[in-house]
Amino acid sequence: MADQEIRSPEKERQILDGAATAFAQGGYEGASMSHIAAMAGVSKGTLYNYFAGKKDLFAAFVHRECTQRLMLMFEEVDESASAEATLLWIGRRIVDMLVSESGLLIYRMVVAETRKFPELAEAFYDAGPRRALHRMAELIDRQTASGQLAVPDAAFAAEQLFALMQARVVVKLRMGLAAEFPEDELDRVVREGVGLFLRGYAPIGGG
Amino acid sequence: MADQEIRSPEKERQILDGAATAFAQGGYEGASMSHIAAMAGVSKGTLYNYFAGKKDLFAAFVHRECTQRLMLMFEEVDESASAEATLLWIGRRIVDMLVSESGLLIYRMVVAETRKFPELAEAFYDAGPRRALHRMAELIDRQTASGQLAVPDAAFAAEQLFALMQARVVVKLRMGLAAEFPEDELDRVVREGVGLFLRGYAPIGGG
Amino acid sequence: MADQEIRSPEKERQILDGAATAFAQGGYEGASMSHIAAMAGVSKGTLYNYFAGKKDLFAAFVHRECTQRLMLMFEEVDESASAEATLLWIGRRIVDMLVSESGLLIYRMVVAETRKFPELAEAFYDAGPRRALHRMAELIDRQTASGQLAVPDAAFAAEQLFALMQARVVVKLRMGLAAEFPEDELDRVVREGVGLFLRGYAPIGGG
Amino acid sequence: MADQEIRSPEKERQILDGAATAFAQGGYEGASMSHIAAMAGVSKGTLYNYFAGKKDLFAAFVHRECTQRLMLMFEEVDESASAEATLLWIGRRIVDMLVSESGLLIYRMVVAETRKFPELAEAFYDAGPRRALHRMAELIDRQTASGQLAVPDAAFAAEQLFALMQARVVVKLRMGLAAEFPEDELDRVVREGVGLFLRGYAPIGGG
DNA sequence: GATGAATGAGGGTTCATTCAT
DNA sequence: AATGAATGAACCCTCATTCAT
Repeated sequence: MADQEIRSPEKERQILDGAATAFAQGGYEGASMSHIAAMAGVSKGTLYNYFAGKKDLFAAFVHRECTQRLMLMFEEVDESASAEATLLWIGRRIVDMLVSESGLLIYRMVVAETRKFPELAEAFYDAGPRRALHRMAELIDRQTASGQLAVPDAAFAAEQLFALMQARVVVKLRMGLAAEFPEDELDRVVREGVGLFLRGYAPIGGG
Repeated sequence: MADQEIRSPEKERQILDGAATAFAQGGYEGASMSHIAAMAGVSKGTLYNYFAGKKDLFAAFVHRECTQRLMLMFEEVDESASAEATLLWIGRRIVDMLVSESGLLIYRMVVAETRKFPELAEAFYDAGPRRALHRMAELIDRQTASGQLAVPDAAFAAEQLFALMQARVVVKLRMGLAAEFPEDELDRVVREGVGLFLRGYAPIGGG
Repeated sequence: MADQEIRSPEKERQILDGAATAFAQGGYEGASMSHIAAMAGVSKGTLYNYFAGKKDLFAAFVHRECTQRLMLMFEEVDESASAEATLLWIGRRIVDMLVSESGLLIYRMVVAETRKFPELAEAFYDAGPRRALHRMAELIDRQTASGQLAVPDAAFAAEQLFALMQARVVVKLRMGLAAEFPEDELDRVVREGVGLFLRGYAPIGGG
Repeated sequence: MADQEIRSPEKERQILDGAATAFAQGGYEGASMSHIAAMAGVSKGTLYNYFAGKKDLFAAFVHRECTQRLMLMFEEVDESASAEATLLWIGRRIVDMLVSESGLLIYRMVVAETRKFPELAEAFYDAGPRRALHRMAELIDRQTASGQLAVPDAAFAAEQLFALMQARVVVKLRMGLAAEFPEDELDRVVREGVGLFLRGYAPIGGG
C-alpha cells in the first residue's frame, strides 16, 4: 500500500551487475543463483521477483551487454576519410570488442547454451552481430558508390570482413589458448585483414 | 587362453558413441553420466571402468572425434591442379567439416568448457586446427614458389583463409541460428572466400 | 523485525537429535545423510544449510554430546565427605556416563573413525576425558594433602582410577557383548575399583 | 575333474594376508574388496570363492589375528618367580599386545562394527580377552593359594588388572591421540598398575 | 577353479526454486 | 517488496557382488 513501484530500475541494474560478475567468474552453469544474489547484494528471493528464473536472468544479462557494450562500434565513424582508414578504424573496434573480457564471455556462453536456449542466440545475434553487419554493409555500399571499392554484394562482403577480423587472435582467445595478445598482434590482424579485403575488392584498374 | 579381456575396444567405442549422442543432446554439463550410460547401453559403473571420470570421458570423446573425423581434410589433395581448384576443393572440405554435426558439437563444447578444461582446448587445437593450418600453410608456400600466389606469410594467410571459410554459414550454425544451409550457400562461401583470397594474394601483374 | 532468522538453534538441535538417532543405529559410515535428514524430520538440503558436510555434522554432534552430557560428572561433588564416599560417588557417575547410550555411541564412533578424523578424537578427548581427569587429579591431590590418601602422582593415579571403572562392564558394553548390566554389577565395579584404589594408595600406617 | 581341493589353505592364507594389509590401511569400510584382492594378488572372484562376502572375510581375518597373535601371552610364564615378577612379565606382554599395530587395528574395527556385526565382537572376545582373563584368573588363584596374594574373586581381579594395564597409554593409542609411546612409559604403566594391584590385594600383614 | 568386466543401488553434495515471515 | 531457510531432484562417483568366459 505504500511504495510506488514493484520493480525499480536501479535494483534491476544492481542485479544485472551482480550477474555480470558471477557469470564472468563461472559461466552460466558455474554461476549459482546464490552467488549471483551475493554479488548483487540482494536476496535470492529478489532475483525471482525481477526475473522468472535463471534462464531469464541470463538472457536479460546478455541483452544488456549486447546493447550497452557491443553496439558502440560504429559511433564516431569518420566516413570522410579513405576507405582504408575507415575500415582500419572499424576493424580495430570490432577486434577490441571481440577480445574484450565481456565479449569473450558472452560469445562463449551463447555458443555453450545454444542448444538449451536457442532463443538466446537469436536475441544475441540480433542485438549484436546483425546490426553491426548491417551498418558495415551500408558503409561498404557507400564506398562502392564512391568508387573506392568494387563490392557486388556488400552484405556478404561485410561478413567476410568480420570473419577476417577473427583470424588468429580471436579464434584462439575464445578457446582460452592464450590469455591475451600484444597490441601489435591485434593491429596486424586488422591491417592484414583489411589489406586483403581492399586488394580483393579493389575497383578494376583502381588503386 | 584368456582371450582379449579387459577393456575391449568395441565396448570403448560403444561408450564413446553413447557419449557422442548424449553430449550432442545436452553439451558437457547437460549430459549426465547416467544418460551417457543409457545411450551407450551400458551401466554407469562400466563408464568408470573405462574412463576415470566425466572429464576423462569427455576428453577421450573429443580426441576421437578430432583424430577420426577432422583430419581427413587434406587426404587426396591433387596439387597438380590450379591453385584455385586446389583451394576450392580444400575449402569445401574445411567447411563441410566445420558444419558437420560433430564438428559443431565439439566446437561448442570446447568453447563452452574452456574455463573448466583449458587443457582440453589445447588438445583439441593441436589435434585439429593446428595441423590443418600447418598443412595449408605448406600448400600456400608451394603455390607461392610456383608463382601462382604471392603470399609473404603463409602461416598467417592460412589463418585468413580459414577465417574466410567461416563467414556467414559456420558462424550462424555454431550459434544454432539455423539448422542447416543449402548446398549452394556453402559453395558460395567457399567460392567467394577463395576468390577474395586469390585476388588479394595474386602475384603482381599476374592474372 | 527480522526476528531470529538464519540458523535457528531449535532446528540445529532438531538436526543433531536426528543425527544422534541415525548415528546410534549405524555409526558414522552407516548413517547416510538421507537417513539423518529423515530422522531429523528435515530435508537433506537443510542439513547442508546448518553444517558444511557430514564430517562437520558428526563433529558437532560429538561436541554437543561431550559438553552437554559428559561433563556434569563433577558437579555437586561434596568433598566434605570421606575420600571413600567421594570417590564412590564420582566413580558411579563416571561409570553411568560411560555406559549410557550416548557415551557408548560416541566412544565407538570416535575409536572407529580415528584414522579418518584424527582431529575428532582430539576434540573429543579435550572436551571429555581430559577435563574429567584433570578434575579428578585435583581432587586426589587434595585428599593426599588432607592425609586421606598417599598418592605421589595424582594425574597418573586418576588415569588408573578411570581405568578401574572400566573393568568388566564398560569393556563389554563397548563391544556390544551385553545390552546392559544390572545395577548391582555397576555398583560392584565401582565399589571394588575404589576399594582397590584406596587400599593401594592408603597412607602408611593408615586405614 | 582334475584338481583335488576346492579351497587350498595356502590361498586362503594369501587372501587373509592381503586382507590384513588392506584392513590395516583403511579399516573395514575403507578397504574395498578390489583393494583386498589386489593386496592378496588374487582376483575379486576368488575372494568370493573362499568367503561368502566382505563380512565373512573380515570375521575370518579377525579370528586368525586373535588366535595367531593375541594368545601367545601366557606362553613361557615362569610361575616359580615371585608374584610381582610374574605379573610384571605378563602385564608387559598384555600391554605390548594391546599397543601393537594389529592389536589396535582389531580393537578399533571390532568396536566400530559392533552394531553391524555383533557376532564378530563375540568371536573376538572369546578368542582373545576371555581366554586371557581365564588364564590370568587361574594364575591369581594360585598366587592366592600360595599366600602371595589375598584375592577373594580372582576372575574379577583379573579384569581389574587388565583394566589397569590400559591406563594412559592404551586408551590414547586407541584413539590415535599419539602415534606411539616411549618404552619407559609402557613400563611405568605396567609397574604402577601391578604395584597398585599388589598393594591393594596384599595378604593382611603379609609381604 | 579362477578371472575381472559389468552391474546398479546408494553414497555425499549442490542448487534452482519456493514461500512463510 | 524483500528476505533466506527449506526443499528435493539430480548430480558424479564408489563398490559389494555376480557371472560369462
